Amino acid sequence: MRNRLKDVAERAGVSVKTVSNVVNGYVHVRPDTRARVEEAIAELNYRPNLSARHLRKGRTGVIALAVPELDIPYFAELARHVVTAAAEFSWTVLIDQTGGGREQERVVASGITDHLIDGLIFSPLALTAEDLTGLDGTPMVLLGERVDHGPADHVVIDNVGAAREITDHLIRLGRRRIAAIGSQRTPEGASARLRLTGYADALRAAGLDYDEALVAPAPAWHRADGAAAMRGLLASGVRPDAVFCFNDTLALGALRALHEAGLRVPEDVAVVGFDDIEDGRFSIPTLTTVAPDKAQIARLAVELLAERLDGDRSAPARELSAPYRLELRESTQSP
Amino acid sequence: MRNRLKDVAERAGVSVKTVSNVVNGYVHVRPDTRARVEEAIAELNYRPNLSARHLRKGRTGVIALAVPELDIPYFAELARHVVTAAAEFSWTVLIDQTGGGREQERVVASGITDHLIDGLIFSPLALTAEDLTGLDGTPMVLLGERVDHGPADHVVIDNVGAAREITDHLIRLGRRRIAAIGSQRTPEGASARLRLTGYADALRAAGLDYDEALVAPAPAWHRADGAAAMRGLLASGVRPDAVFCFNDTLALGALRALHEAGLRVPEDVAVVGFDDIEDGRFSIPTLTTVAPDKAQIARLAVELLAERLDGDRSAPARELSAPYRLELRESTQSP
DNA sequence: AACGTTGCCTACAACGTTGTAGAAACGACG
DNA sequence: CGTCGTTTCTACAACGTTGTAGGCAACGTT
Repeated sequence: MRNRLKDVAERAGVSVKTVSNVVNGYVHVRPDTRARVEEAIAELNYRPNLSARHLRKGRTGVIALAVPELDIPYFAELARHVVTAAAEFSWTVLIDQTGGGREQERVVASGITDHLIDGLIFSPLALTAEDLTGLDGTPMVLLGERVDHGPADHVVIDNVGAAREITDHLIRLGRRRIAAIGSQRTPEGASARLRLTGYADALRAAGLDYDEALVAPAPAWHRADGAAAMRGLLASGVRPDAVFCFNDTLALGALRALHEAGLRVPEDVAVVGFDDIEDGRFSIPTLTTVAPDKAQIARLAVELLAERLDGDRSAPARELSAPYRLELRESTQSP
Repeated sequence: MRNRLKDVAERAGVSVKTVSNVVNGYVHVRPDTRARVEEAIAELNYRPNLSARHLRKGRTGVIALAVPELDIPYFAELARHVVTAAAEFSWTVLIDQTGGGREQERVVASGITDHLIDGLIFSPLALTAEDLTGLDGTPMVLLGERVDHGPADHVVIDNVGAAREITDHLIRLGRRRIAAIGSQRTPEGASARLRLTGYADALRAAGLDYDEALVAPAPAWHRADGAAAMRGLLASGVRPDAVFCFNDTLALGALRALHEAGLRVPEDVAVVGFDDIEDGRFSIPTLTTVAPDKAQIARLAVELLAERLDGDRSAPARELSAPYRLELRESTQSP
């Protein structure tokens, strides 16, 4: 059985409130009293009951991070950074896996986690702005592009700009038939649309045609989808000399398909991705990619949440942008 | 402001307890009363306060999963399975990242999560059995090898047997100079020791010498460590014709180093790993590996925890074993 | 008609904590 | 010595929920 303030108080011969004062670092406690209490705490291995504390104070010290899937490396890496950033505020992070479906995401947003958490950092795929209106509940920070001008604080990166830059990098390497893998027409595909826009922008700026046949959709952004899309492109007879994959896992799948088709990367086909996941630094060949500053994204999200928790909860939503850079590796340059 | 039972009760014109009864599905409520209450709940968007419920009932419906690092794919995949298995019991899973250090793990085990969680599934690296003795607190299920006969329920796989089998697979392919990457002398290296034992067993059974020069240590089991260890082996002049890496990320690093050295896999050197992470199905070449049944590990862990929560908390600790199989891919067979 | 049973509902207390209010002891000061 | 302010500590109530005990009707049985 767990010990309570009451047990500690009895052992130390003081009132419950005095023990509470010691636990909470209240200054006006005589040194010898404090020592006696601390001794009793240690002997009984007392731990405060967070539920009771929360009930009384209205804060749990727990925030949630909701992501579509944990075994997508990008989200796992992001989760690590969020946990690190939250540690600065002594927050525990509850990680929630939504699966990415609209209904599940709505459940999370509308507070399945109920009164257990103080705030939510949410990376939605399918959620729309209207799903979020009228949510009185927990303060929320959104990551990613989906809910563009929704009612919540928001951390983004410049998807269009980043896609344009990396496409332009391929163009400056002399590539002319640049394919794109990962387009999506579904409402979930907000990031896909933005990256496709950047891709098209870069082509246009360079005077290259936008060729529908070079743009391959991918239902999800897993390795298998990337491989399938690449095989499809090759089978269709288009002969790209470069491929912009809308994320790194797609690119790793594409590398695989190119390898199976006997094409060399980057000699025959240059490949670039997006996200800078760990795998891309060790793949064969290593992967040129857009590297969003994940640590910064996490830090901004946590700080926005902290401000919202301490400050005015009805202040207008803010949108912050995190930086990125291009990470040039073997898949676009000969070793 | 959030609504409470009291607000719903006033709106529906009933007592607080009746609303509670409706929320909890108590049968003896007149249909029209129930309808009125449900209407009020919907109108006010009422959500129960889990902290208060916990305080009263002693259960939160939240369990924690503590793993060393989330961006190690094995743990991310495991986390997904645990979340899925826990959903069967309507449990929320709080995922905790320990970092793998002994002190941090001790903090987690001794209840940093305090009274917020009902139970803990814990995959420790550095923790010893004695760190766990005398923990009165939360029920716990351990994953992995570290705390062999500790005081807590335990889910394992047969590391020695699996290592022996996959080493034997290399031997049956005709390989004779089989290196091992990932040995560790630190206390954290329990899995490493077991896998090394299986490796040595297989060599002995086949009448091959155990050559210390073929065994490369790796401080951690990341891709970079695998690459460094492989480079070290090659530089030392030993010429292995196969490598058993103690996990898949090490193996992916080793593939990378072999590629850089101009050696072909599997023609010159066969490579096998351990864990069956998603990456190994798309790497070039794809990776032969030991595939532990992660879904089963997660299910067993969750079920053990459920039994412990509902049953006798002082019953003797149980140890369950999860199955594995060999996944044969390109890194040991020509395409 | 009297009685027990069942269905439906309510009042109260308690879970462990902390904010508020205030009591008691003490020292400083006029 | 009385007054005042400070330090140190305590009693009480409240956070939102649910288990327990019990009351009142309506019903069926003798």
